[in-house]
Amino acid sequence: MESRYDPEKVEARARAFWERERCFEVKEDPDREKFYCLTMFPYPSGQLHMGHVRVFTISDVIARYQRMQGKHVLQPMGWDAFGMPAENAAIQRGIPPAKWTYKNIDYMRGQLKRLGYGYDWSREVTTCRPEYYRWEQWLFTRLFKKGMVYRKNSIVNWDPVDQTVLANEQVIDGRGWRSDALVERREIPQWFMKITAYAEELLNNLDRLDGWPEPVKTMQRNWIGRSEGIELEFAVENEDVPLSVFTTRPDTLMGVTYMAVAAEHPLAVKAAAKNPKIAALIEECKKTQAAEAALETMEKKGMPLGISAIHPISGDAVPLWVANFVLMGYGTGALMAVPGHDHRDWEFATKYGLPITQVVEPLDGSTIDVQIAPFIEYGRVVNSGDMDGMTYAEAFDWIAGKFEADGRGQRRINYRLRDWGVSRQRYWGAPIPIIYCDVCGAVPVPDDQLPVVLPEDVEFTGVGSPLKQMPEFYQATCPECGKAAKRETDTFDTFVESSWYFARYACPDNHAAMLDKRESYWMPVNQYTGGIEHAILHLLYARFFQKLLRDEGLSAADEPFTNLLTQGMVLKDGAKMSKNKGNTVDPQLLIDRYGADTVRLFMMFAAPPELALEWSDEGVQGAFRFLKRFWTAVQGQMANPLGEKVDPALLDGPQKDLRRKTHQTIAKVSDDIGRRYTFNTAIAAVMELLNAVNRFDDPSPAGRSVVAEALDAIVLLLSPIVPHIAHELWESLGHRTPLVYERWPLADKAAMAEDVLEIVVQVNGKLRGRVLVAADADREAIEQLALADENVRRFVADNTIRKVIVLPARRLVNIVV
RNA sequence: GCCGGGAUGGCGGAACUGGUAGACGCGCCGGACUCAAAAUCCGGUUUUGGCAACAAAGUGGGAGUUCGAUUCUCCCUCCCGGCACCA
Repeated sequence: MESRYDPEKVEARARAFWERERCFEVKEDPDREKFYCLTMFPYPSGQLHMGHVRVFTISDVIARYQRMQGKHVLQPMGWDAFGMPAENAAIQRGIPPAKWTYKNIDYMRGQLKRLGYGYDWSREVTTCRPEYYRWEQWLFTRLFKKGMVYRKNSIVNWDPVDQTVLANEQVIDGRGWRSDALVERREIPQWFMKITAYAEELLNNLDRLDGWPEPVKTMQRNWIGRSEGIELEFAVENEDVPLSVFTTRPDTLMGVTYMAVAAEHPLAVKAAAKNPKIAALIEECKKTQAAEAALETMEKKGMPLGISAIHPISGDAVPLWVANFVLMGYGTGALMAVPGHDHRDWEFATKYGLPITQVVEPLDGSTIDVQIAPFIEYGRVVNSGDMDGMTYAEAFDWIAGKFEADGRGQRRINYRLRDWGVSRQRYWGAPIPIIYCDVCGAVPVPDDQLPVVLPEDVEFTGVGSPLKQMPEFYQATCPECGKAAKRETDTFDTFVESSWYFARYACPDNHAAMLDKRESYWMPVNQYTGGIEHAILHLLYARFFQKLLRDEGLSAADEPFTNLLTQGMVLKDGAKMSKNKGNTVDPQLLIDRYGADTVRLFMMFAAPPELALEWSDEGVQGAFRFLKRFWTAVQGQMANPLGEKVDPALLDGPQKDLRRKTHQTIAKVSDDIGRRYTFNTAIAAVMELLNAVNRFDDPSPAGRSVVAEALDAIVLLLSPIVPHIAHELWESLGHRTPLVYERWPLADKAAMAEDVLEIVVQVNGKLRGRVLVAADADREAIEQLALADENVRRFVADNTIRKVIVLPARRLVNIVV
């Protein structure tokens, strides 16, 4: 062992050992308790960034800790390899997306190995490989036959200059990022998966996901957005077909003063034919982006259509408007507006001078004026004839009963969740396995013709998908009638690949089936770790896919991820690090300079996992310095002959103190890593212990024995975080068993016990003194000692003591005067 | 706009169940070692007053509950993430 800490050499030796021993390659072992530790696989963007290092280190720490708990740990790694950046690189540098992607994967795999993560590389999965995506194509064709997928028109961002569909990210201030042209909404046919069929289960199961963070579950609940309401029909003047609307507030039905329909609604289109002004507004509505955030923040605009609906109870004429915030894709594409009791309706009514009436009053009897602000809460119905005096629930039932009786409406459960559009008009993705035949329509590609392989050797220009220019790709024969037919050139949303990769890690080498019985050994994932930015989309799609796999008989698990840890973003200059923003920090420079352990240590020390971490280069040095001190401390111990085994009966005061600190630290770090996932406080506790060891100067055999025990503990406790240096130092401390096969240390309760406690004394909640008491002192004795403290007496003075709160467990006394 | 989260010394953060605010680290200041520098080691470091003991103030802003609030409740400000085609 070198006298100087040389991370380059230390880390190379540890890596060589793990590789030689194949420490992290695991096979199914029914006799052992499995622990599937997974982190969201990366997009191979070129090089690792700090966000990757953070999340992978968190996961590796948990995996190594669980391994030391005796679990049979699987930690795989792979590549979410389809996506837009590869196309962008192709446009900018003329490299085919496949070539660029594979090159990136090779480089990043090297970086991951250099960081010492304990992955089972034999299970590596790459989603752009046909042997991977063929199984999602296969599943898609099965779902097609089941009716779980369907095709319908939906809206995309259309760049009229580049003649291409843009991602929301590629639309900047309403314009195409390359052409600068105003983006338009365009309707095109696309494939959808029926996630709404599972809305109820996706919602209800959240209650059983005890290992998930509450905020993530809340976000998913709100996203699914279950609401109970009534679908009502309003007759329209001179129209045969009534206008159907969904409302969750039937109690406000008598407060409807206008109705609004989407620009694409048939009634609006009809009115536009006669009125050029309406036609112009509808045209304008199309010149907006598809993103919801853009729709919600844009100025609310509308125009009367010149026709009226008939109020189903009063029979009054209700004017019909077209409005840009009503979307054809949501519900019925029409809504009843109650400006007195809805925020958006109120703003629209105020802007256009539409009447606002009050039909609900507060339950507490207070007066409100709906002309000044809408009253949105539930209350008591007023100004509504037969419904007057009813509560929300009573009015709901009354309306539902009335309308169901005469067939003009019914109770309905509505979801905000929409079906998942999986079609992308892009090249670099998995081909959607469908063939269009003029006679037979859309036909799924038969099993024996799968996979539909994406040609990798293409020229990519950025104008449309190259697949559309490749007859050798799109020319096909209809599997049903054998006539010439055309293959689908759209590819899957990349969220499809990331919705089932976790199951495929169990059996990545199976070329005959999507999943096999090994899946049932490893799934579900015990611990899933990833960025909070995936709280909704990826995690909801993955949960949905798990249910599809289950219902196909491919898996027994209802939910894919038992425990979830969402790590905060690594920010630079206050924003998410991303290639687009050009604010990435390359971890490679730090690894080259300080080694992987320093980078891992710093990342875990800088902040708790759930918080956003603002990157700063300072502090990495401190982590390096600590490891050097750690190295030197173990060396100092080796300069002494190994101490004898600790005999607790023979220890003096300071020796007992150090030993107590050792065991308190073991207890704290076990809790911090095993339960709280606060690696930063675990590291701080170990730093304190090392500081205590370095201050401790006692060359006696007993003294050396407690130091040896402390150093053993430090090496074991830090080993999940800094595995390379720990591997080497463990050997240096004279242990024959390599550290990777060691168990996690146990805290000795007896060694942790204290015989004297320091009690804090407050007067009126302010700290005024501290007293030392025996650990077994009773409340009376503690109170007397507290009252006797000089500074405490000064503050109590002549005042009458009204109350004394004695909390021995909290080590606190509060005297109230 | 809607949903979720965050704000504590010069900086990253700690305080886990309502009970000592600032652990640990960075930075900075002083000292040791050195011809000198780097590295390393020792000491100090919330602000204000004080030689000190100690006192006062202090956890984004405002109110409230409590013997006691960084922690709970209400209102507000700013920042971050998501909003269905970034992954």
